[in-house]
Amino acid sequence: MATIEDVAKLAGLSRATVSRVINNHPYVTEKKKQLVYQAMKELEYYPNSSAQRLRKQRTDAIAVLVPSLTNPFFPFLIEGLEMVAVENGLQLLICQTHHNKEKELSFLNLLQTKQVDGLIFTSIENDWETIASYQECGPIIMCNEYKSESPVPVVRLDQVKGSYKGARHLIEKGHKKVAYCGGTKGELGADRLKGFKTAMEEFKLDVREEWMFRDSPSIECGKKILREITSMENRPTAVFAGSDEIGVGIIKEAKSLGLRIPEDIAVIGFDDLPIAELVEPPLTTIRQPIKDMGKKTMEIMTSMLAKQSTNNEKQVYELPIQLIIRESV
Amino acid sequence: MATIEDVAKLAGLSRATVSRVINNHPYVTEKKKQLVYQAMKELEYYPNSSAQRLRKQRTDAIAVLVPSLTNPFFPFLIEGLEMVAVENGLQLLICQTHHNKEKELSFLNLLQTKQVDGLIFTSIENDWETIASYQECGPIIMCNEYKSESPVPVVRLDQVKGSYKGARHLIEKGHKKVAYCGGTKGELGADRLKGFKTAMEEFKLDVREEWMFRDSPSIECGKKILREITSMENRPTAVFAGSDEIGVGIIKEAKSLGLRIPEDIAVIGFDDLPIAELVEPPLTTIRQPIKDMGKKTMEIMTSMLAKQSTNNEKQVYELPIQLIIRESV
DNA sequence: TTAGTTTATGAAAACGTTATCGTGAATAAG
DNA sequence: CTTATTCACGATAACGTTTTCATAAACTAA
Repeated sequence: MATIEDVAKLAGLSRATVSRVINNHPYVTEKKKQLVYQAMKELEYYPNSSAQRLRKQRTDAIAVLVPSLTNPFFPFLIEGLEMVAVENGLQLLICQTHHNKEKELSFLNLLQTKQVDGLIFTSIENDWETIASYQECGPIIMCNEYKSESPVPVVRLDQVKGSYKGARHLIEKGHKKVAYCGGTKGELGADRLKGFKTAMEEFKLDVREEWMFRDSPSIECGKKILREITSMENRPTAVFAGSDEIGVGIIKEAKSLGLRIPEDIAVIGFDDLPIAELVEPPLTTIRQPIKDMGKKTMEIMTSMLAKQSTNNEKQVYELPIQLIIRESV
Repeated sequence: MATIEDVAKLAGLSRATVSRVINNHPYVTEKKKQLVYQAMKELEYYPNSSAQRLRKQRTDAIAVLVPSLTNPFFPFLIEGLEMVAVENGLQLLICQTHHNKEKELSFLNLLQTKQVDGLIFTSIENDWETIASYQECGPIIMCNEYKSESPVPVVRLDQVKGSYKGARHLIEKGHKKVAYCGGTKGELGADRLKGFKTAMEEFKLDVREEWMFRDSPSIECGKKILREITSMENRPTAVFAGSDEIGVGIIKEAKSLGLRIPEDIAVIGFDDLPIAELVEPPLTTIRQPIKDMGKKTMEIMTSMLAKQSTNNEKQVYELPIQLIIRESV
């Protein structure tokens, strides 16, 4: 492989001049520029990234931590992140944590070893205490999931309001016995639950413990939840699902057991992924502006990188959330 | 940030010895090892990746080119790739080409600039001629999509056989008028079409040009296709869909127009993604062992990296394909 | 003219590692 | 008691860039 030295020799110039041409620095005569280009072409020269990164002390790469790519929510989020990233010449390093604390930490290590300039959490497994120290290695942003104790910029939705809207919709359709499912580990999950409870309490409705499900967001879990519900003596008439995947699983299993939706059991989802529209009946759900979250997040990242701020000033960007009424409620 | 030099000084040793400890080289006394560990801890030292990569002439990173992550096929494929990658200490660089030739080339550039040691195509936009020269920069493998003129290892399915099976299933269910949809740009698409045609010809059935659709694999396209079909005077009674997404789109739209499936129109998909099971009625489809393809591919990659072979011996690994009968045919 | 800028280049010093080589000391082999 | 071998370490030279710094030439202003 050709190096900058080879190019310099062939062009009859110094490494410095070649470097200046590569990086579009001023003060190089057109003539020599052409000489360099020609030599680069002839030798099929491409600068070695590791050397550049080492010297420049910059990688122009950002790590994006997602729990899993098979949950379609995250590919959409990445779509948004990527749009702004490419505009700014940034490379994305997509890292799947699979909800694993150790993996998450190993990805934080990318920041310490200077493999990336910044890092974005879209979900978070460890305590903030554990993560805090990594801040000095570069900008960290939270997108989607959040921790109130974290002194970093956050791009998120008002989950409380979102789930309140959803719950209220169920209630206004006449449901008094409503089950809830959704993770409650993170703060996001907790807030969703909060919004749900607020609506229920406002209408003086019971939030019964046996109607609470804290499973992970997957179709399988949705199916399981429905089976549990049908086996109950005192059954809820509606389910508030913490994700479209769960909602879809519930609908699917309900139908295979011969239940009608929404007559026998109503379901509301969360996210508004393509599958929401696909099931029969289509899932009423709470839409998150996923792509916009991604874009906004990356905009903040680029501005932080530009002003070199390993920002630990907390800023919260809240995006709007919207109820999409279809036929499952 | 602390460097290896700082660690060496604090431990009262040379950089060389510290490096030996970091890389688990033999011939370091336990005593000094401990000194080094202690110093590293005290200084919160982490080796600079760029420096390591530059010096070692190795990145332990592999680029994976996918068209898009929002097509769930690829996250599953990545799942398989990743499993084997982490076992071997390799990092995955996931690159979305969005079916764009220029982007694809820009990702190939990762190989030239030594940002990755090898590269995996799961789809391919450019001619092989254009790509060929990149081979000397490191091992290239094709997974899923393939080009017969490419002298690199290929992990794939027998697409001809797969679509033959599917088409035959439709025919055996009594369908004589069968529409086909699926991309025909790549060789994979061409082979699928070939299998389809083989079955049709075997049963002396017409492959009518107006029943051929060459759209991209998305739910929207499926919907569009169905609308076109319903507007025809001479309608097919069954559709061979080139992907589950298309199949699902067709089913969805058919139902919203009041058509019964499979009575009014039968549909068969390809891939066996989770959505296939979700629609009503569940989609009969041709299952690809996606994860296994990923695993096999990464195994080949690691072995190529191990024996330093910028392999240009063609080897074809064909994985089994299976018809999953549900209710849409 | 002369002094002061701007322009154009190269030499050499970083950036932070690891690999090679050399050199003793310790151990083993005869 | 030599003479090989193995072991344990440090100096130093890479790896391939970019960024000073120095210098000279070419303009500009007086």
